[in-house]
Amino acid sequence: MRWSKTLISTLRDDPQEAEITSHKLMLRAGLIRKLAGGLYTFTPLGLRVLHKVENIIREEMDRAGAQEILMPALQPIELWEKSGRASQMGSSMFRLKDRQDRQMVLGPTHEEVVTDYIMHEISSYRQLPCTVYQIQTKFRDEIRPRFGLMRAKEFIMKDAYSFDVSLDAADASYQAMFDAYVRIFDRCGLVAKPVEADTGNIGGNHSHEFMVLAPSGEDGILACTSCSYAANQERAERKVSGSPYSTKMGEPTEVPTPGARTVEESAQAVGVPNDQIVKSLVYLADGKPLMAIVPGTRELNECKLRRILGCSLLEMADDETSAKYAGTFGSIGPIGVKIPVYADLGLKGAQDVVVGANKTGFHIKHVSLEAQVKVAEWHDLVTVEAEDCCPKCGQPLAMARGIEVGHVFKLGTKYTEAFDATFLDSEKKSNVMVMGCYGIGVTRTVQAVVEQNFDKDGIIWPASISPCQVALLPLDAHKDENCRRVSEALEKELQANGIDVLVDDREERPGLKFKDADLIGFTLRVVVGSRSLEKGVIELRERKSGETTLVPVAEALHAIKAILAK
RNA sequence: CGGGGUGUAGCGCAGUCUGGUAGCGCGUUUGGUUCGGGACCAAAAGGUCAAGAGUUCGAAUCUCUUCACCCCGACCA
Repeated sequence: MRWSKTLISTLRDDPQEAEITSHKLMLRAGLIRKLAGGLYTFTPLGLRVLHKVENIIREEMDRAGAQEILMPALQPIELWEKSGRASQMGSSMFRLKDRQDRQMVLGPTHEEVVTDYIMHEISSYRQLPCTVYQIQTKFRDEIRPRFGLMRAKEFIMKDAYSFDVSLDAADASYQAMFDAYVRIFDRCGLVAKPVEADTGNIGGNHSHEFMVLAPSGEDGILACTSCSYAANQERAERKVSGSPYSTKMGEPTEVPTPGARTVEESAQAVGVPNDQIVKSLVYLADGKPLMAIVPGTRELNECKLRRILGCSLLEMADDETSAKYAGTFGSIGPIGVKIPVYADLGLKGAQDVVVGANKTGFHIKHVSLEAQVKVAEWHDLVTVEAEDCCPKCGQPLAMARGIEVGHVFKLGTKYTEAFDATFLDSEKKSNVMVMGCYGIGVTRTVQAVVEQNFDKDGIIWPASISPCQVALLPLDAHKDENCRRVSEALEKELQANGIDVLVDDREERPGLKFKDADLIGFTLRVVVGSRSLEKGVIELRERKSGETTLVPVAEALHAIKAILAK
């Protein structure tokens, strides 16, 4: 590959549109170019990286026994109505109509399509287990695309789906994918931490996300400082021991709190610290009303509540609906309400708290929850924060940010039941297949590698996915015959040995070539200059360590191979 | 969808407050001198100043509308 014949252009300045380092570097190094918000072109160099990641994924999927297929991105809406996700994912799906006026969608994921495919192919337990995968463009009408490839409207995903005869068998398929993911991210030079995760609108009851730790990550991760527990903040649980609330009691007393809407305002009006207020929230779970109460300084975690309730749609009630069940829309509280009250464990045993009086402009202080509130169920309901206690070992949890590069789910029979995807077992009985699904954001993974591997000079690619393993820089080729000859011979030698090499054959000054090579981040830079050739050597420089070695021309190939094998 | 910010040459920016017909750096083209960490000199190409409407003798600049992009939020009594 010759630089002068390849579309490569680097930028000296940070593009104004980019905020995080990896996005800036991808643009500056000329790996991607923006078409519009959330839409990017991969340049020849960027595409090489993408292909290398894809190939690693293919190798590991194949090794894990999965078979590659390719499904349509364009899909009839009927499939989505069948699974019930047409309305659930509705707003994030791109919809369009064909000339027959048929409603179509651009696939944001493929559980429906793959279930339809597999149910027609598989009818016997003898054909199971079966895992298929594809690497394909997905479309999602994101609320807010951002950070370049991190959250785009169109992106490349590897999605795999497993089908099994039973839950136990499905566990094995899940584990095989989990193990493959560990290998994939490792081979891409990424440190990706598996954490327990919420299943969102994909469904199922058990999942892990693979997180790349980075301050720019969009997800919060809670990890135990002592044991191996780690979970997405959406999912994370905490151990609660003892009540932080005073046991001193006065008589329950109504206090005027005019206009107080927030915890802070209420606490101030009553004259107590924020954490003595009990926050009361009215929700509709698939239309059924309930009240959730949590400590005033904590946030209710809707993901957790939804999981506890087992509902598909959970929404906070508007003022009018709250008033219908609590008698008022300000100052609501759990005393005497006719709807079930779900209380956070942090309130258990609370003896002296403040709640809304269900009377506009009033709160009640010195309330004993145990005595005065009929709690339907106690659960861990709040969003876990750093310093909360690990649910497994009780030690403090620490908080970090993460980029989700992969997600594995045990789906159970959510889709196979909806589609009636069955097989005959050895006793000629019909059973519903048990499913799992497994995604890797391929384009996001590329950028996550950059986010984790850079320095002040640019990107530092791991050898496994560097756009080219070697950047060969002849410094004086246009005027030094010997330099050109050595360089061309080495280029051929490398190619013959399966090492991909980019030759910077531009008539540019050395400094500029060095800067560009560092910015793009080729794993190994090989310099052929007349100065060192006079001594019969060429220079090898590792991008990551900056370590430079001079080797005789004849030994160059051997030395390059040794460095790349590291 | 709400809030904030930004739109001027391929990229990064100044000029806008105080209206007078567009500039700097990088990049590009040509010539020359250079040549181991983003060289220098000279010449040149490249812009309906996001779009539309208005005010004005005159608008990048003032007013209104629209659009695009970026950031924050979209849930807390």
